Amino acid sequence: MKAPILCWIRRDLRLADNQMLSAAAGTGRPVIPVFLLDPEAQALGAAPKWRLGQGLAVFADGLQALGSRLILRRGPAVEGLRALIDETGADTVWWHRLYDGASVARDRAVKSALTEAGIDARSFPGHVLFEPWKVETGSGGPYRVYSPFWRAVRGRPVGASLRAPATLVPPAAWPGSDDLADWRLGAAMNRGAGVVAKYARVGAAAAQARLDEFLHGAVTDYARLRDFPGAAATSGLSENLTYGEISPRQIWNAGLAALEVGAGGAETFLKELAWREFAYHLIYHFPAIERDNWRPEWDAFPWRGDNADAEAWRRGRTGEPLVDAAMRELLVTGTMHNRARMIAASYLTKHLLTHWRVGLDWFADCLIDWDPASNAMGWQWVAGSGPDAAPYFRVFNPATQAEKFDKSGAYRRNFLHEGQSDPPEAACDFLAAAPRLWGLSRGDEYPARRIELAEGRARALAAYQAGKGGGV
DNA sequence: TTTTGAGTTGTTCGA
DNA sequence: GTCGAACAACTCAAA
Repeated sequence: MKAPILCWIRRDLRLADNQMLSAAAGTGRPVIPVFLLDPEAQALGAAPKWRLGQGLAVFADGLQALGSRLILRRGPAVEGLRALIDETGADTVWWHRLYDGASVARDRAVKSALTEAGIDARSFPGHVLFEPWKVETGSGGPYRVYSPFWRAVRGRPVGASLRAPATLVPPAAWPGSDDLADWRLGAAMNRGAGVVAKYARVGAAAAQARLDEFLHGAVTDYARLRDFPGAAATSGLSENLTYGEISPRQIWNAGLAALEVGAGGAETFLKELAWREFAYHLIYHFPAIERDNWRPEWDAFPWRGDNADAEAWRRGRTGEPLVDAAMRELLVTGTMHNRARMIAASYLTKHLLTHWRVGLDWFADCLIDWDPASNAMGWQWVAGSGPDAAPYFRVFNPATQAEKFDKSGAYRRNFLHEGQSDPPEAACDFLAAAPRLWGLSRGDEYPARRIELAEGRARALAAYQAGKGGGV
């Protein structure tokens, strides 16, 4: 029998439009899909890690339907892959490329170690539409501004999406595998995984259903309504994109088709997907964007580290209803509406003068759609320290934003139980989760504002003004 | 090389 | 209530 191919699964939990699996199936050789719980995966935040476990379970079922399996191993990637090579006689290890600093470093080390050992170690594209090194400005080099990036990529061909392989040839003998349940990937979800689980839609089939529903419905009004947190106007696909339960190419092609038949909002939708591309473009070319100010002149800015205000922010108890609703949405559902993210982030970094990294870390712990590229770009954009960032004087006023984008109060009521005799389900879910985390109880009064909005705004602007003398 | 136009998402104030 | 200007300059990308 021919030597098997190890398909190293990472953020690509899908069978359709999976370039690695299709290539492997095309060889006719045995295929061994393997997921490694390596230090990088161990380092995931509570919610992303829990969500990973959900995704792995569904993906393993899908593989089984093709006569295959998902092998689970624990430990550093090089060791884990070497062990499997020894056990199975595999001479080939394939994977899909990732682009954040930690992944790039790990994959380089894996590639050189395996290549040195005579293994065919090869990576495939697929997690993004456009390889970051293939998008260059006229003078060469990466884009630092979104709009020209968008103009550069919008017309580029991405190729047709691939069908799922009909079958995957199993190896003569399957290597041993851990039991997913033993990994306890949800162990850190002390806020209650059951709460978030109600809102998650896991797996490739769910992702495809989401896409179809969106393109047959909400896409029409997407450009108009996507800014309203209370409207069900977005696709919700970020959760699935994160673990590759759907590929950006599947979404792009479907979006292009919708655009062709004149679906309003399709262009705006594609532009949002291009924002994700831009984030990956940035994190590949500037990996320090995850931890350091992208504009070093911001290093002198007097941001506060973690503090009591930030803790109130995390708990959804700042006394600012729209911000608190957003933070509770995050805790309960594992996601947050895009506009709410901007408002919550602006409030933390400007009104509360707290470093964007404090917020970035909390999002990384709570978001089931957590993505290293988008999270870093988003936080630095709001804070003002990032590429193509908001100007410093752009301070979101949560009250004004509420008036504009949640006029009816539906979004706030959905997540804030206080003052409601019969709160909606999501608000009750917060009540179920918060006591476990923080000892809060139903009877606790809604907190007073930590800072008046005008005062917070003035304080932020003054800090930025003062900082300018120091280089900002 | 120099120039030019443009740059996701806001708020406030005063006319 | 509505509207335009100010908020600050600077960097980026392309001509």
